[in-house]
Amino acid sequence: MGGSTGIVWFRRDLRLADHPALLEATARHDRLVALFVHDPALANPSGANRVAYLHATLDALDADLDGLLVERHGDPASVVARFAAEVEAEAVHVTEDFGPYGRRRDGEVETRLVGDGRVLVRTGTPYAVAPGTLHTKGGTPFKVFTPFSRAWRSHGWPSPHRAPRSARFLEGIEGGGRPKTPQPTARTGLPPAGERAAHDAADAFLERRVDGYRDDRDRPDLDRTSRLSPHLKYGTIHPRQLLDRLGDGDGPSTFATELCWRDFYADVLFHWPQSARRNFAEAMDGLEWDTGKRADERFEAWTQGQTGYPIVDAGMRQLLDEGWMHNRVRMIVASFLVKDLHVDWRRGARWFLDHLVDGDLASNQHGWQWTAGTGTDAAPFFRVFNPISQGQRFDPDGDYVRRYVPELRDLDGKAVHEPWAAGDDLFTSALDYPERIVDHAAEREEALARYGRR
DNA sequence: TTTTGAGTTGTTCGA
DNA sequence: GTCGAACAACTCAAA
Repeated sequence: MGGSTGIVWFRRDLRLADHPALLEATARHDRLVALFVHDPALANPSGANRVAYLHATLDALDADLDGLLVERHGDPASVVARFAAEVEAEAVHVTEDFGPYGRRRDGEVETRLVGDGRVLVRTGTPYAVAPGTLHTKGGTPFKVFTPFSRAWRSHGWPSPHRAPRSARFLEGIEGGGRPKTPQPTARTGLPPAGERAAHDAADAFLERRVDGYRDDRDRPDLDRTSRLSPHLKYGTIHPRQLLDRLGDGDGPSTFATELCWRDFYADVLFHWPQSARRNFAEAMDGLEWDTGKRADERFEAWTQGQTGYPIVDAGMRQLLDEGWMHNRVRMIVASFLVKDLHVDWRRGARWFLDHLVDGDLASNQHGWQWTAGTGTDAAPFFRVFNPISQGQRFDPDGDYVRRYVPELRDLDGKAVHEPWAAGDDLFTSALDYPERIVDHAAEREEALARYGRR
């Protein structure tokens, strides 16, 4: 068999359109092999929603490849090298991974490949602007979002590339390496997966919701967010495919800013990989967190949506039900865990990663650090979310709370945000609803005192 | 080098 | 009901 064979190793780029690494591989080789490696190091068993969603996405990619996606299981350093030898590939093509684990893993894979006389070719990035690209005028990485966003917008990004027309994938290679699909904890099922679903979601958002996005995105009772986060997580759509279609106006501009936040946090994590686990602001290392039995019980109540604060419980139950939570509510529940329950942000961040289908290390950890005041934001420490006023402001009719907290279904309108203020005889179902586990006003003062002391 | 303006997403209080 | 000020001090980015 003449000509050369190249492997396209898919990771967080599970699409065929606008895929620079696939285009590069197509241009360089006569035959391609599409590979996905299930890495045991990434298969956190409690991340069942994410893994199940990944498997659904792989099913869609495999269908788009006419069943020619090859799945293997094991440590990528040995699996990829062995596979390359098996199919006698010249090169392995990937989209560059900028995460702390991915960089280390790819370095090891590259070492093995090079030892065998092959190459690892990195083309493209999951971001509009690759991490490590933008710098201040002083040549240092950005630590503040707004200047980063100015540089990001003026840097720009390439137009989307077309899908390759001539890619030929090899048939008859043994696959079957997929581990058992875990049972999702999400009772309502997972969002639609795959490249076509991504474009359907993008169409629906860009045609109907983006113009009102600036004002409506904070309303968890309405379905007005993009719903694109799981697709961006797995690369079934690339951000430049979205940016390319954005028109003018406040809504599109606000959405572009959200995509910029994604790039910013990836850039921060690229330059400070330890910030996934440690406070970005070391000055906050002295902050006191609650531990022990009482903190464990409160954390448990938070995870199960049993805190007695309706907007918090609705959000946490939405996470359990759907593997997804509206972003406004993510901030509210995060603030509650950190500022009202005084539990370390890392425990909350871990719970989110274990349950979100869109759980992304950079955005998740830095979003939590923003809430905790330990991150890149200037974080005035008196910024403590009030779960009642946030609920009244962003869920003004109470529809969001009633959707996820059925015990409160008999309370009308925004009264649902303060069930303790309703008369006992006005409803009976709410008797099943828990008492508030803490007093917000008191815990707010406690949080302020701790931030003042650290 | 020094200076200056600015920093996603809030709450509370008092007028 | 609405509205503006106060809530600290610090670090970053650029001039």
